[in-house]
Order: sequence, then C-alpha cells, then structure tokens
Amino acid sequence: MVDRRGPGYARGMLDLTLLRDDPEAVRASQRARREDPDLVDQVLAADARRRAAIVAFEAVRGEQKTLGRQVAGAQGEQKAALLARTKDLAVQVKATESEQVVATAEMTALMEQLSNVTEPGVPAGGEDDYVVLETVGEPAAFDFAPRDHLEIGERLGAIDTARGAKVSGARFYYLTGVGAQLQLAMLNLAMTQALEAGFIPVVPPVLVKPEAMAGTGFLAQAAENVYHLPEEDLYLVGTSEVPLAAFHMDEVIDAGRLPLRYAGWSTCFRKEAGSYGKDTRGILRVHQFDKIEMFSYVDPADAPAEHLRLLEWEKAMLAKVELPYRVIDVAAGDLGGSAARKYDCEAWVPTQGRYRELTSTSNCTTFQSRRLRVRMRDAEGTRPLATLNGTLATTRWIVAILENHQQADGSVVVPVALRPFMGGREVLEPVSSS
RNA sequence: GGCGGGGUCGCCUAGUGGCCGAUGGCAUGCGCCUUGAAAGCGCACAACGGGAGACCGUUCGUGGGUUCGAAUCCCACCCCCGCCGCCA
Repeated sequence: MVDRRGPGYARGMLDLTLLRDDPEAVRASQRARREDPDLVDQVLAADARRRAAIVAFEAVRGEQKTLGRQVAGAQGEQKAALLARTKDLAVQVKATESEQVVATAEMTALMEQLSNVTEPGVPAGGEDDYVVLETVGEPAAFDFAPRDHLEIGERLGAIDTARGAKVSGARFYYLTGVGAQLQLAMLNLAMTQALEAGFIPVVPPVLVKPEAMAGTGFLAQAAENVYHLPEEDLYLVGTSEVPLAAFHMDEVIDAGRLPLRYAGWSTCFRKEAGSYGKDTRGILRVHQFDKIEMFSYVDPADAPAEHLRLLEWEKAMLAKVELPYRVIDVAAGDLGGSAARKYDCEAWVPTQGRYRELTSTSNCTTFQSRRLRVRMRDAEGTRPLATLNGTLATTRWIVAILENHQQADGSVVVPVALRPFMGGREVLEPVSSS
C-alpha cells in the first residue's frame, strides 16, 4: 500500500516550492540558526529520489488498472493470458510501491529536521545576540533591601515550595491564599482583555496525541522538555499553543473568517531538562504553571502585522500590572524550530538585577499549518495559512509583580487593574507563619 | 471494562470482489426563464499530488493481509452512538 497520506502529505511538511526555487534562502536561514545548511541539499536529493519512485510506481499502477478492466470483460483463453500478464505486473507494483514508501519516509524524516525559514531582519547569532527594541518604565529604586519573590510569597502565605517539593518534588509549588487569588485575578484580567480584543476564549485539553505535538514542532529540538505518557502515547502540553494549533487540524478555513483568534487558558507542563541548578529558587522555573495564550490563524501576507498586534496586546497587559520591561528581538539561533521570528517581553526582577522573560510571541508562518494540514481558501485557491502565538499572562508574572510592588514592611501593593479581580484589595499583607 | 450498532465526496445516503472515484437527494456555483425573487429547467460540483495541457496517480475511519484485481473478504487498532458494570 502506498503511504495513505500520499506525496501531498510529504509536500505539506514545509514549503517545498521555496526549497526547490530558492534553496539558498533556506541554507542561509539554517546558517543563521547555527543549524546544518547541508540538510537542504539532502532534502532536495531525497525529494528527487521520491519523485522518481512515484513516477515509476504510477506507470506500472496505471498499466495494472487498465489490464484489470480488460480481465473483467475477457473470457477463456484470452482471460488466462491477461491474468498471466497482470500477475507479473502485480510483482512490479509491489516493488515500486515499497520503493516509493521508503523514499517518502526518508524525505519526511529529513524534512522534519529542517527548521522554519527565518523572517528577514531577524538578528543573527545565539542566545546573547538579541536586539533590544525598546525599554518601557523605570526599575523602581528601593530605599530598603528588596526581598526576593519567594521570601515575600512565604511571608504573604502565597507560595509554598517546601510542601510542593514534599508532595511532587523539585520545581513544584503550591499557590495558597493570596497567591492563588493573585494568579486567578491575573489570568482573569488577561482573559478579559483578550475577550475585549475579540479573541475566542478556550479551555483546551492538555494531553494531546503525538500528531499534535509533532505538528506544532515540539518533538524536534524541544522534545527533551516534553512529558510523555507511554502507556497511552499522549503528551502533556507545555503551552496551549499545541491544542489551539491542532484545533483546526485537517480543516480548510474560509478566508473570510480570518483572522481567527483564540485565547487559551491552560496548565502547562515542562520537564526543564538541561536547566539543572538554574533558577532553582522559588517559582521562576517550574514543571507546572498556568498560562493565558493568544493564538492567531491569519493570511500569510498579514502575519508580520499580526505578530506586532500580538506584541501590543502583551505590552498592554504588562502595563496593567505596572511592570518595567524591555522588548527584545530574539536572535535566529535562539528561535524555536517552528518560529520565523520571536519577540520576548522581559520584566525587571529587582533581586536579580536583570530582565527575565514574561512573554514570548512567535510568527510560525506556514510551518505549523503545513504539518497539521490547516489551510485557508479564497479566490486564489486553497493553501496553508500562517499561525502565530503570544503569551498574555503566566504564573511567572507573580515573581515580577511581588518583587516590583513590594514595600519595606513586606507587604505588596496590588496593581490597580488587578484590584477588581481581587475583591477590591489594594495591599497584600504578611501573615503569621503556619 | 462487557455487549450491540455504526464510520462512504460540505450534510444525508446507495453500493457485498472487476465497466466503482464510487448512486441518489440536500446544499453550493453558473446559465436560461422572471420587473426582481422564488419555483422550474440545463450544466457544474470531494480532496490531494504530478503535468502547460490532454491526462495520470492516491485517498471509501487507520494500519496490515488475501487476490491478477478490494469501498466490498480477513485481522488488528481508533473514533462515534446505545445499553450494562465500575468510579472520581
């Protein structure tokens, strides 16, 4: 049997047309990412083998079908003669078919290693080669020694990492009392903003099939950070981007419905492999957290503009919680495999004396939609669309909120926009320890 | 978890081994008719890949098997519906 998804599936994995027409653009992108540019030529070679195999298969298959029709109408000796010929053909069909399947599998395997092509203007280099686009607000000057978020959280009865470790292990925590309240208030504020902007609110599944995980690009370089349940072959999502992208898997969306925007509320799970010893204190880097995620399906031509809109919504949310932050244009080598460009908003964390990532918005162009077979249809036909995502609020924000709004007595001023979501409360006061 | 029913072109549906890529209806598009609309009539109408095109190939839940040939027969799995059991 031919791969039932057919050669069309393979083609959908990435923009083969771009690869064939302008392989140098893809090589350049690979180099900028510090990934293997020779992969491009390997894919092209595999593609040529695959196409030749398909041609060979289709030729014998066509002949087999034609003869088959003649067999149906033949009688006696004539039929016997036709059967002899067609038996021989059957062997050839099986042989060329398996060649075709193997060639397609080889090309698919190679293509899955290829990252998205970066957008023009993305800074070259690695993790430290980002470009600061703007800095908003001033880090507060404290006339006392600021406490870190865990100390503040413990005094408020808001964060309990000791019991988190007791029950679940390192990098787990309990949010209690005003801590739990603060998270719910923040997520509700974020969801309210998203609703006002026209997003469709979604509470998605957080366990997904391999297809959804692979389709969004999380089983490539990021695979080591993904929890897997082998017995059910399901993955725990690290972001609701995954179920939101797979929401329209295998669908064709009328162009008139675009842009289509969803706001997902979900718990997120990350193994944080390779970060041993990094950010071990408090809840800055944890295995489980909650997040409101914006997700857009748009016409590819509109993707860069939508990317900036997502960034504006993130900035609006950061303004509401009154945090000083900066916006960076992430360098090519630090992009995920599915992103063509990524902007991060990083908030000032006083006790660390540096900016830490609170939001991240990626333009994935057609990378995810090709893999998940999400397409748009307009007068010009049916083709892949672009997907983009961006953070609107996460548990990590609590770190920055507590530290930036703390007062000498250990209390924390609640940002004005959050107060309606916390029963009008203006200040969080320390409680006696339990 | 057990038993029963079912998954076919946007929706519903026919099809039990070859002239089946697949019947019919609805919906949709174009045209005729009409002052306009409806009705009526005619034509078109699944997706994907390759090709300038004629055309060729793939796909009837998924994967495998039998056969010269599978929507149709066999096996496994998935999903949906109903009933029973168990349980947060």
